[in-house]
Amino acid sequence: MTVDLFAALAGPAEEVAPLLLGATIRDDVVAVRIVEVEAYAGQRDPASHAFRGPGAKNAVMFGPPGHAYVYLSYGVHWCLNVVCHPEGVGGGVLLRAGEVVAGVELARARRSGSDILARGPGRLGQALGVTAADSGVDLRSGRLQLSAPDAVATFSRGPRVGVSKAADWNWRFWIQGDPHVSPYRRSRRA
DNA sequence: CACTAGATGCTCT
DNA sequence: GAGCATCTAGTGA
Repeated sequence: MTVDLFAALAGPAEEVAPLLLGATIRDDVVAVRIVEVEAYAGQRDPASHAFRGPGAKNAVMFGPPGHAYVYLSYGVHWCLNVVCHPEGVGGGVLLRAGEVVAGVELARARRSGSDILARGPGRLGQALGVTAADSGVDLRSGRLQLSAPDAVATFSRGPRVGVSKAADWNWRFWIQGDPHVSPYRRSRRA
């Protein structure tokens, strides 16, 4: 490791998010190089699931940093976040897109044979086989393992995808020029 | 290529 | 019931 990534995860989401670009998240077979993320700063952020304080479903985001927070989106898609901020402060970074660098065949099978493997948070979660059972697990020692990037990435930033509140906060970060970044879509109700 | 609408299940009002 | 940190399949240029 070039930097102590897990120590850095105790920082605020909007500062931690770009540090995850170029990092790798993997299970036993499939490995994904992260190319696009979004920051969600808990009670400071009206678009965050943790905005209204800790509850049954979002308690993980108020737990220790470096753990996984998984939520069900639109009843269909499991989306994966990395918890940040010190324990007791809610917030996290959503992994929005990546490049499958190992286990392509299994990832494609999980994606029902599609060639689009991890472009978008629901697809990324599906490629890694993420479910509710992965929520709250330490990303150093659990089924899913996070490793630091080899080098600091050159990135761009812009508004977050699909949110109707705080739609003008530039809290989406992606690796500049990477073909695996998902297309920007504004919230339909915004 | 752009754009639209529907599916889907859970949370909060 | 409304509203989602979404995706896919459909239409039309």
